[in-house]
Amino acid sequence: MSEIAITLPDGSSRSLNAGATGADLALSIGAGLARAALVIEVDGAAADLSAPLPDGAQIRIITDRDSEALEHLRHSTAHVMAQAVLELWPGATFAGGPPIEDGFYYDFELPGSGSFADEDLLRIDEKMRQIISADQPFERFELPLDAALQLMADHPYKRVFMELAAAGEEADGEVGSGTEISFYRNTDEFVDMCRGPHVPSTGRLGHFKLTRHGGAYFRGSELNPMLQRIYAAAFASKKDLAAHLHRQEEAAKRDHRKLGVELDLFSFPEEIGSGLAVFHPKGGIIRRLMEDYSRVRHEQADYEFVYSPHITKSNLFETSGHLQWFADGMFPPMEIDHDHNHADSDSDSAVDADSAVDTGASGEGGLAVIEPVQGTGTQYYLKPMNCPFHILIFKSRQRSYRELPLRMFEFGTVYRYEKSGVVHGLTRVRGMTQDDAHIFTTKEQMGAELGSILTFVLDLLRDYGLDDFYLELSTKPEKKAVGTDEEWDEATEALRAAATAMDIDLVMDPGGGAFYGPKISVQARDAIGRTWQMSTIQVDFQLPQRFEMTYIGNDGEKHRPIMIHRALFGSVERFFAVLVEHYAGAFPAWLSPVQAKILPVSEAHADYAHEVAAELRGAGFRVEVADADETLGNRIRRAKGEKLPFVLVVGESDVEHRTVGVNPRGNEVERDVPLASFVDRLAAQVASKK
RNA sequence: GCCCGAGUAGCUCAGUUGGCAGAGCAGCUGUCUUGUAAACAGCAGGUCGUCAGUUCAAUUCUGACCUCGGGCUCCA
Repeated sequence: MSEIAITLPDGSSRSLNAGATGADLALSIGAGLARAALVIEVDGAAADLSAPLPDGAQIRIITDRDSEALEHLRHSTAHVMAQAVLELWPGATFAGGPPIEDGFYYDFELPGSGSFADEDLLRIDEKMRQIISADQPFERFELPLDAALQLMADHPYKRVFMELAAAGEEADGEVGSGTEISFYRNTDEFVDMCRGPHVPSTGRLGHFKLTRHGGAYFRGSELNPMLQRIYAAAFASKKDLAAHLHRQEEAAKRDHRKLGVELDLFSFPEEIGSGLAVFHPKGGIIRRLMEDYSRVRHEQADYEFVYSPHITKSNLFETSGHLQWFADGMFPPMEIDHDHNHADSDSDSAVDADSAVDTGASGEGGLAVIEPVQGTGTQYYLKPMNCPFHILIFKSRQRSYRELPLRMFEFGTVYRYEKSGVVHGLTRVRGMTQDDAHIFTTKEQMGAELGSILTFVLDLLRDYGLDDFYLELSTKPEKKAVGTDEEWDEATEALRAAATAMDIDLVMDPGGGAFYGPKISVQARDAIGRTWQMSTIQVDFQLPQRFEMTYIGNDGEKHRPIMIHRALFGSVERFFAVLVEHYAGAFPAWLSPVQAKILPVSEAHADYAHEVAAELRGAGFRVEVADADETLGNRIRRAKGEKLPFVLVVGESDVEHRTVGVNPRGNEVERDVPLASFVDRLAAQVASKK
């Protein structure tokens, strides 16, 4: 029998009998390794342990200690879930089931367009554990396309994947790239089409939890049927799974919607409408501080402040292209009926105005009914974006190259008609305020301006406590886009150059740009590692053309400016939500609605408590006093629940020595702190923005 | 918009197989006057999301709508 030679990662080589598999190799190294081995890498490509090893290959054995193993454990567990569901629901079919971050999902179609109930997850879990106990092997086999299609005769979605792959199209990773279609057989009853590899047998799995279920369009398109998806978390060990579930619980505690109620920051009264928030006084303080500081920084960065109305005639959004490209995202128009009075009466308008007042005041049935007149009025729209208004400010007079870059800033409130299923707390609303700016530059200035904007953005975000970023570059959308490829390329390259100069990770988002131009978005990681899309910076050649914007260059000729759109917070509402979750409601002193709460030990110390409060207020701090009509312990508990930076307790000795007892958030209690030194300390903390 | 689920007091949640709705916390009033995370007593608080339908009777059953939650799509 001939032999083959393989090389291991440490550079050593081994000889094995021809036809030897990864499992044989692992066993030849050690029984422990053989037990731990899950899959192998053959020349860098993952493969089954049961696959015969090619001569001369570089082999790496993957165990559950290797990070790559997780993907395979999750993928294999997904197969077990599919087997369980298909056994429990005869007649069900399945589509795709990939590993994802923290786990996996699988899409199913249940007989009779059924869907999963919460309790079903328990049944499926139980069945999965039976399959795992049975330690079924994952046996790979391959078939030519026509035989494969026949094998999956009852599973139309699998056939779609095969046909896509056969046509050379993207098949969502469900089918391998070879000419043969690969399958894995667990039992005679259960075979799943899969590119593999898989762990050797189901017995190697088990640290998973089915977490959620919901609808999901086949291949992510709303034109396709809706399938039923089950999500699960899966890890290599019980400990890792428990840690993940714990992290989820901790994240849930930070949910800004929950903290918004608990800390009395904002609400969404049903009477107003979905996705429309009101900010309560405490939330209002935070929001005002966020905005105030932003204004100061923008002023320093040479932005000019402008204001614009919330509604406009439709012409403006026709010119801008919004009605052509963005109408789905806009509230329907209001019809303002200019012609009504004329239709009613041919007399002159002065008489009309008088008679209208008379009718309203004296009519027996109340106000006169105004009949709608079709098609003769003017349509007004709530604005979904601020850009056209700023353009009109630019165009209000002739502009010189000496004025550029011209930076216009506005906290501009916009309204977008978000689909009913997507509204979500403050992160996805229908009315929001953008910290919006539009910068008009010459082509030559654009690159430098983009660089300074990015620096400005990152600096400002750091002041709000976010300091872990990456950048995303979104390019031309395939369907909805205006402008030539050349313009898009030029704008995209300018953004790319600015981004790469930042020394921060840059990831591509192909086709993710707005209809009028490419964008860079700044993604920030919060205190528990979640990423949020914050700022966006977009280059726009289109709107200056559509609005025929010009400036006079130093050559005396008219030139077209370039426009840069940017928002740092994204929206004030979303940024507010991110800060709530980032700080878990425990805002740093500079943003905290109440920086210190003063608790007199008893009524005898009330005067001094109010004196302390007055002094702190005089020093510019936000404080409250909790009078002694409850026990001190209870007042402390309640104050702590408000997540304030400081609780101050003042009693007999404090009155005597003009001191305070300081109970700082997250630290030990300190007694007999001189009031003056506490003032300095709080001032320093506020100034540091920590 | 689509698939699922849920709406009971300010908050968190019980409950009614159709017969006048309950707790804890919060609120109010009183007593207590407190040195670092829950003093005591009393009072008040709900068209049981909205509107229809079935019924002698609907918070409970049916339907539509509204709002919220999870998922898809979309997005600042």
